[in-house]
Amino acid sequence: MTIDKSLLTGSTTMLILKLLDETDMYGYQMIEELSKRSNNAFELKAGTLYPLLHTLERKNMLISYEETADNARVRKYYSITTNGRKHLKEKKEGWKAYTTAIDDVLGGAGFGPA
Amino acid sequence: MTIDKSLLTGSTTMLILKLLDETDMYGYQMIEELSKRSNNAFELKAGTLYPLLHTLERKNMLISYEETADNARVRKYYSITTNGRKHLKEKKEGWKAYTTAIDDVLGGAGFGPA
DNA sequence: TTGACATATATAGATATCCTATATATTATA
DNA sequence: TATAATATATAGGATATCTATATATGTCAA
Repeated sequence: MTIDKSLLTGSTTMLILKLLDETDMYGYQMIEELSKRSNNAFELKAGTLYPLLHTLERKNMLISYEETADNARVRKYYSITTNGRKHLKEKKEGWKAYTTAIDDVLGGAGFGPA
Repeated sequence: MTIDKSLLTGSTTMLILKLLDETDMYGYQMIEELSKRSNNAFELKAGTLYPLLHTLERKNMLISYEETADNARVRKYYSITTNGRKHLKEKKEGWKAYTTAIDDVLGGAGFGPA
């Protein structure tokens, strides 16, 4: 991550599920897409992503299948499940509650005077 | 924390520094104030707070002094240093960048359709 | 007056998240 | 033909926060 990593935790799962809520993707693609959409703020590491994908699959939030690309390279695609969508919804609600609470402490939407 | 704890990390330091940016406080008071300001979203545990305060003091972001209350109970007050204020400013900027990046991925300020 | 609960601080050990480092293999480019 | 980019994977370590536990005082009700 480019962003101060001590400000995170747990949101990676939400972001991955959000991407897959739109379309099936393979791991490497998720890393690039996250980086692109966040203007390079998120530079998710492969060593973070792959174990996370395995965990989410084990928890039945994702399923995977292999597909061969034009260049004969085999890619492992992930697809979100109903259970995964439910979890995403909960995570988004949690995220909203969390940012609201932080902003309440910091003193309003604009964070008050800098 | 009442909020899904896997959505946090590192923000505790920012919140503590923010409280102390306003006035000197003792540990137990911070726990109560954080809970109050966030509508009970943050219920910081003593086991989280005290070691964190010791760490921040060691890093010269805070200094502490003891004071005896009316009821003869001794409290340990913390005061933010110039270094601490500088760190708070950086944390706030980091938090802003982080939430912006998340919202970019989630699809806009309102998170798009629920 | 004693027991329970709130106040107040502290440390040890467990858990979860994310990182770096490393490994493997293919494809594209210089 | 060497190097970088693509693509997935695991091991081991760092860090943040938690639970559990310990200690001690103040307050209030039975």
